[in-house]
Amino acid sequence: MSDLLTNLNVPQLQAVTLPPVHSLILAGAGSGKTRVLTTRIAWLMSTGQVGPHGVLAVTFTNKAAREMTARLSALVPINTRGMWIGTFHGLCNRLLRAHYREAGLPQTFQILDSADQLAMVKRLLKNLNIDDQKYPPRELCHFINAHKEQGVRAAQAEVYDNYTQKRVELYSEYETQCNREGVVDFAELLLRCYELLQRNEPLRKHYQERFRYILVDEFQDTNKLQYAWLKLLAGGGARVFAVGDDDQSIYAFRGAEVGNMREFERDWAGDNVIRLEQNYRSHGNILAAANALIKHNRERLGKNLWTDAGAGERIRAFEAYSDLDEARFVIDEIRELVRDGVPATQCAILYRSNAQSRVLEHELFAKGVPYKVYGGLRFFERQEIKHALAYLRLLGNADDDTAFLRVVNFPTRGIGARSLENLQATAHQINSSLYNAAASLSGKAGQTVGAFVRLIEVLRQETVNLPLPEMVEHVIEKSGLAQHYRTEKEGQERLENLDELINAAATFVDDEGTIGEGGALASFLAHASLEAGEHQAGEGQEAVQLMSVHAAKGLEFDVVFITGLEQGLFPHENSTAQGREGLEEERRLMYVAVTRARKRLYVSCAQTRMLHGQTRYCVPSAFLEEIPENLLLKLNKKGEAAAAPALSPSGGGLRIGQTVEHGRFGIGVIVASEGRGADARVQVNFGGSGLKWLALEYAKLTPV
DNA sequence: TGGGAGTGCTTTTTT
DNA sequence: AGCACTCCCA
Repeated sequence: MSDLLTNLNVPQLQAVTLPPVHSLILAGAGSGKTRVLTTRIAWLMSTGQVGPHGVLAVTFTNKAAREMTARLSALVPINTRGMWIGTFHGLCNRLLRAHYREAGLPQTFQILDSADQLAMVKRLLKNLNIDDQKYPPRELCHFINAHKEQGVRAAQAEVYDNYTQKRVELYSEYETQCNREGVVDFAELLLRCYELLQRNEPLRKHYQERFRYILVDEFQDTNKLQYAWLKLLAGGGARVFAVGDDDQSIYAFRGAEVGNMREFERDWAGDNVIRLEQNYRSHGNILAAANALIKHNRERLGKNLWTDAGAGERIRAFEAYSDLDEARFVIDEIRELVRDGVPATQCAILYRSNAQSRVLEHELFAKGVPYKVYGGLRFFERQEIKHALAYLRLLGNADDDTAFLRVVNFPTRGIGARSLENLQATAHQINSSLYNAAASLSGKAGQTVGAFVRLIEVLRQETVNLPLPEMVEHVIEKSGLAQHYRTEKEGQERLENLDELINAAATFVDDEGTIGEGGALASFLAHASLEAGEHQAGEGQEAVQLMSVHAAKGLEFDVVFITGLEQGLFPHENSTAQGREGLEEERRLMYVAVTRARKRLYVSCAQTRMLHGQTRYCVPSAFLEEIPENLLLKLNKKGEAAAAPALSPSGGGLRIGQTVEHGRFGIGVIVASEGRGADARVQVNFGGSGLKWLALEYAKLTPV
């Protein structure tokens, strides 16, 4: 037990061994957050303060949950399998499966992923004859999710105009349809679970008494509903240990409320706030840059990272002529680093938006440098996998209309839009699922759809006693999916993925051992929805890592390149349009990016960049100026330190930053430009006269 | 049924 | 530019 605590620094030790109180751990980047969290659990258990049974540990991603479980098993000799360690969604799913009846759900309820949800909303709009231009499905999904994440049902939704009135009605229709089909979306998992606990006193008491210690990871990312859920569970005297970093809150755009941290501090943690400020990851200059940047944010709980690792190198800054030029610079540097012995996997290229990866990929490919892009299509989101899962879903729950529509005519069985319209009309009339309505259909449609229903029935009979992997295999084969992809030109990879699905089922059965409520199939399908699977592509061992800054959170690399540091891109214009809060979130994003680097950090920008098919002229990001000059090493074209501190000049006579005079507006500075030739326009800041866009062909601008 | 042309969108993303 | 989606025709 004592060696659990060795090698912890003072604040870490304090946090791990806190008495039974609510506490907030402000854990800076690279300060040993996960270590503290897992050691806390291990310490509580090994000192006999709680059994594995009494701990609830919540994370946001499956990866984080897995890591926590793995590290915990390494610390204490217990079986972590039965412990309640998981994601918010995973734990809610577990609870709802255990109490499906009380929650008003069928035993085999299925989980809609975002794509399923969108399909469902589109179908709903179609059935109700609603103009999807006026009510864009995506926007409606967001509307519904945002309400659920605030804990607001359609019945309680605030209506302030006709448009919202309609949207609330659609929200209500959507709820009805989900209930009819026996499916829940991601937000519903949480809300349904919350309502269940709130409504059902014996159940609530049971869990409140059971969980004595509740630990939350990445607390800054919790939304209102998640916070309410935590408070509800902790209402019976459990102690909450919340770990987070307000400076790394980068998910406000999807409902995360940093304010939860302050509220938690005020209402629960009180004086029990511990700051972990010693950073074990980055060299001094990198940390100094991060600290200097984040100081510009007003809304902070306050924290200053330090390290005893030494200053290290300065931050390399490079201003390229174009995005292509920037890509070349980055890739040349990487090639040199790799030549000098830096593992390619330790080099990461980060960008604000995924579209930026293309130029970089192009250049990497051209130079023959292996690379891996994160953020692509995930395994369980592939069409062939979703098709196979849809068949399986129908075996488990025939009322699942989303699954029904996905495969009723795939592979094609001559069931066209006409037949399906009839079917949907019939289903609507008799208020039943599409599957059940098929029997009431007459004519040709009745025959073809009837044949599909019989296919499902036969599949169900044939597989009812098969173990899960064989069931999956049987369905892939007998549904006609396998045959379809065998004849398709580029179906080979899809076939391999389908084989992989059979393997995934086998692994799932092995790992899971005892299968929860609802049987192996339902559990496997839930698993498929909740854990979309790691991006499969390119398991290259020696590959350069490419990802968005968001995707990089929680990771670290020896060498990091932050690219595209230009006004409008990073900080992104859509965010800065949202005022100070938007800009502050962008700055936190930059902070996350900077703190990913261990030894060397590059920051770069380009003067021109292709965006949406046209060249944009760019101004260097304000964030570059927020890094103290003395921490920067400005590079010239060859990647060596430039003689003069100035960034490289652009080609033409007029350039960004140039002071000009205009006959009417007077003296101004060029801040942006776009288009070329006769279309070329520049944006000039005339101070008191404001910002103006001027066409170069007409406006007389004289350099001053 | 399926392919080709036309249209519109485009920040970040986990579950 | 590039992609997803819709629509229309063979």
